[in-house]
Amino acid sequence: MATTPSAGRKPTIRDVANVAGVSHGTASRVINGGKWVSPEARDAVERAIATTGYTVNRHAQALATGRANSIAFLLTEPQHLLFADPTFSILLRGAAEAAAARGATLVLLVAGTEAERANVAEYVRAGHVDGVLLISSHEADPLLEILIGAGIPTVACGIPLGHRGEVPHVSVDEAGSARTMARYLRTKGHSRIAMIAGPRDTPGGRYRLEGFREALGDDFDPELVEHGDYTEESGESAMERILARSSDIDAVFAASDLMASGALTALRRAGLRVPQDVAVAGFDDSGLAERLDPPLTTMRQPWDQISEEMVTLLQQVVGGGLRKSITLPADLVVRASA
Amino acid sequence: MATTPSAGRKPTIRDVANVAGVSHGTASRVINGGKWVSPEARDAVERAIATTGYTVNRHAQALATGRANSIAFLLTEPQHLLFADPTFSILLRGAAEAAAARGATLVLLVAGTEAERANVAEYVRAGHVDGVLLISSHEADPLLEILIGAGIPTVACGIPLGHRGEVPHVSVDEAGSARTMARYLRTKGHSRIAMIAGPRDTPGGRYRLEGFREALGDDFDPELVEHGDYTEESGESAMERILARSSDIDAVFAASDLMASGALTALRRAGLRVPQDVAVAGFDDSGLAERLDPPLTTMRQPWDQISEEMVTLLQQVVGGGLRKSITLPADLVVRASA
DNA sequence: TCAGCACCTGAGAACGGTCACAGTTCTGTA
DNA sequence: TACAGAACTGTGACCGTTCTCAGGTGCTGA
Repeated sequence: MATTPSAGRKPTIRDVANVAGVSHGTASRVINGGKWVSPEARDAVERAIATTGYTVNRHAQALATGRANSIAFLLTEPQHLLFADPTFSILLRGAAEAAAARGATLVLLVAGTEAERANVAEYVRAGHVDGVLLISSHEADPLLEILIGAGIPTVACGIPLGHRGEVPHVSVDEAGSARTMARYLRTKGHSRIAMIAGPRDTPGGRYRLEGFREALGDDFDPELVEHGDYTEESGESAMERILARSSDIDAVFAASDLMASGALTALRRAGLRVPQDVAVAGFDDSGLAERLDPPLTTMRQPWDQISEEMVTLLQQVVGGGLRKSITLPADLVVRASA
Repeated sequence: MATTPSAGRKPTIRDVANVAGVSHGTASRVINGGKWVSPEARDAVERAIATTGYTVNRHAQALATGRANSIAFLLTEPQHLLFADPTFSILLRGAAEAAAARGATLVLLVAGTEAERANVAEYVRAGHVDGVLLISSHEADPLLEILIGAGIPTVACGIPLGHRGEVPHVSVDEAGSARTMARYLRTKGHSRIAMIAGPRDTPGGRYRLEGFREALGDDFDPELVEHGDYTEESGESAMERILARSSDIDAVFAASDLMASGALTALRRAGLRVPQDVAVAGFDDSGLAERLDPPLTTMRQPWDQISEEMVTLLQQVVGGGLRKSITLPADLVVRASA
């Protein structure tokens, strides 16, 4: 006779099997959608699952299969960037939802300090997660070396400088997007276009500037380029340095909305009107853009798609599938600032 | 003879035991810092751990102990709030670090849509995490009912309206902080002080207004109160509504920095100077405050302490300890705006 | 001399899944 | 009629821990 599904404990697969009148092996096959199970058995097990309220124990499952069914969202940026940049929250939320939709769990790992880096390395190396979404933009991130060395399935957000070919990544078409914006500014009649670029050791800092230079061709003037670190403050001071050198600019392209916001502040202080005296364009469309005064013309990164593709790609890499990289287009969003 | 620690596989506790020349039981005792193990055995095991590079398999551990050693950071706010409000990122990061420091894993759960809510409920109920940090401010959050009903260890961020006594929480002293700010504005000579309060169904919306009213006493004028939803836009429109009714105000206290920022915009548009014509104060000190023009006088929430205490408290609840709540003080930060 | 105790140890059974394998029935074909 | 193979099912080993329990020491005190 089938034993009763036992008192207080959470129901196990054996309880389900007992209720359904089959073996736990068959129950497992039903649960995993396996072939070679009769319709009757399937029905009985499914009913038993419903009546017992069974849910799989992921730890037991992970132990048996050797797969954790969870992925890490690994942040290696210094503290102040996460605070200031809405970009990270958007990506994080998107990744959490994409992971959840695939039945995977997203764990958040922060490696700001040296000690945290060591902890994270050990955690990941121990196989507690199946793979890692690396949210790091700087070249030669020591953690990336560790991940590669340990053979951890990794997908980077943005082109990982220095490891371009080795690590699959999902990225916006940096150079192409910058060309699009530069051309747009030119068609609007601007000719003295400055650029507030990102840090030289980040893909955004490097390739957006490259695209900008290409689109401007002979009109490109290195005097009109300054680098920031994507923060508002850095955009403000970069703008000031540019204005100090050349007062004849008629447009600025910033490599992030946050830096564009800083530029707006600097221009206002200099008594210049936007867009009448100087047009301003940003990059990201992170939500800040439309709230600025004037609302910012910018390149919209396809955030949802990026996080979605990162999770998909990571699952492919984890599953041993092909290791490709994905480049997504950004859209020009025209608002009042340029 | 002890078997060799085997080829490709990751070392297990039995490998460690073999290398150390003890049983896996003894190895387990050493690892868990248990009593009743001889110094020699301890040494041998510790050396063996070092040479084999052993790390515990958390899934096996979780299966054996029935404890997941991980906690959830559960977001139930609608999408746009997470994007706009830096508060969440700060809390999240703090919680991740606090959890990591205690050897626990933080998983991010997002319950924005109805479908996600169901998934999250099932996930949590299945015992995949030991407990939940609930980041939700609105009254009668359906998820909170579920958590309480299922007996899931839960710690709320902010006073959970409607369940104040039932759910342990970590919160800033809402009313007291508001009193502090209101008194400060009065000592600066302001007498017609408006308030942009938060939503009525959030603790910040309710108790900050309460403290404000208490501090003002007979001078409190309900005409000067408007409610927003903590976003910048809502602060801007609330400010406009107040100005439309009463043009004689000389100060505004907003229940969030974001709303204060919106108020700044509305005041500027109305041709009023800050702080000369109208003083403006915020709440949170979320990083935005010091970047505003003029920099914002605000109440600083002790973010690091809040996330730290939430994790500590949750671990106590999980461990069956006492279920207290914690109220932390906020500090007045004086900048140029008031 | 030996019971009693404190200290230490190893064997082996859980924990809740998956999976390989062997066994049973059923169908179709020589 | 025999038999191959497909379709289905149950058994039991295994994943890597923890934890209980039954000892084995060596020391103390009667």
